[in-house]
Amino acid sequence: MGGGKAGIELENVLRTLRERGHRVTPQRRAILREALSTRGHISPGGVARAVAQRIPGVNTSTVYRTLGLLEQLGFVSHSHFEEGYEYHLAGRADHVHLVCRVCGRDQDLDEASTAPLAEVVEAHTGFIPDFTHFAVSGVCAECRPKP
Amino acid sequence: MGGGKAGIELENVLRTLRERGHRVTPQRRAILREALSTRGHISPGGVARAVAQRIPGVNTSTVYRTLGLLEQLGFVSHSHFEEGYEYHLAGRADHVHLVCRVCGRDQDLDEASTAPLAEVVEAHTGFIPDFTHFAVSGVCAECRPKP
DNA sequence: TTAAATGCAAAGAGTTTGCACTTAG
DNA sequence: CTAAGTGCAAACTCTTTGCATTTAA
Repeated sequence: MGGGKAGIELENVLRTLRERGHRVTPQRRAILREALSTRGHISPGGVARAVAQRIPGVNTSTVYRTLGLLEQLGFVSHSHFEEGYEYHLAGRADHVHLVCRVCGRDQDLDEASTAPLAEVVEAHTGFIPDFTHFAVSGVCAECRPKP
Repeated sequence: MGGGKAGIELENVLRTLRERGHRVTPQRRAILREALSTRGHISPGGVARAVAQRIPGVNTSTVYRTLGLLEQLGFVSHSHFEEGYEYHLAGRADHVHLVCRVCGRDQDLDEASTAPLAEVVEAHTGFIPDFTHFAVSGVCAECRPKP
């Protein structure tokens, strides 16, 4: 028991860190807390800002190093957007991000719609696509010209 | 007549520039030459380096400004990759870039395969996707585990 | 002639690195 | 105790901006 419903829980991460010879510092706890609690995605700078409110003085380089470590360990991943990249929980039903180039809104494409996309690409090319690593640009239903 | 088969030709671009009150400078010619001749995609830095061999001393800021202008005018577009963005000719059958996260190879997905993808997304969400603006990450046929 | 473009130098974001000091285990 | 982690300052890459000078038209 813990609280979270699925996926990655704080306890597991801490245990894994220790098992692999890494240390659990207050800074890492704070960064972790931020990364695990973020529902969507967050940039390294965003994490740094959020953490700073909790533990003033946490250095940017520590944030970058910790996020990198968490990614290596497979707890978080990053995705690319127009203005850089952001981290999100790994696994997490891996959303495809549909970003409207007109209004900027970011909507998720559900798993049911994503699967057929991957199948088409794979069938035609043998390439197994991961549509979650880069956002998908386009025009959303509201912004598209209406008849 | 000119030489190129389709799409954007130097003469047209120069004409459009002048028509809109822009000027045709040697620097712009060189940058343009580079942009139009690139078959694939090229970063601003890459353009700067290429141009420098032809006209030494062309400033980086000029390259950025010119590429920005060409994009505004619709002659080039940019796409995002793992390590930043690159410019390519606009239109140009708009390739989808499939980038292997193992070997790094970048293969193109043909129009025939792209169309159904867009249809699925549009049918499910009303969002009209442009799969060319961001690359698609994944594992290519050669790098995927074989049975 | 004159508005547009260039070069230059400086400024900014974002990210990384080396190293001495601190600290978790 | 001691190897791992942190803070700090510097360095780097990429990109933008302000301004004086140059130049296409």
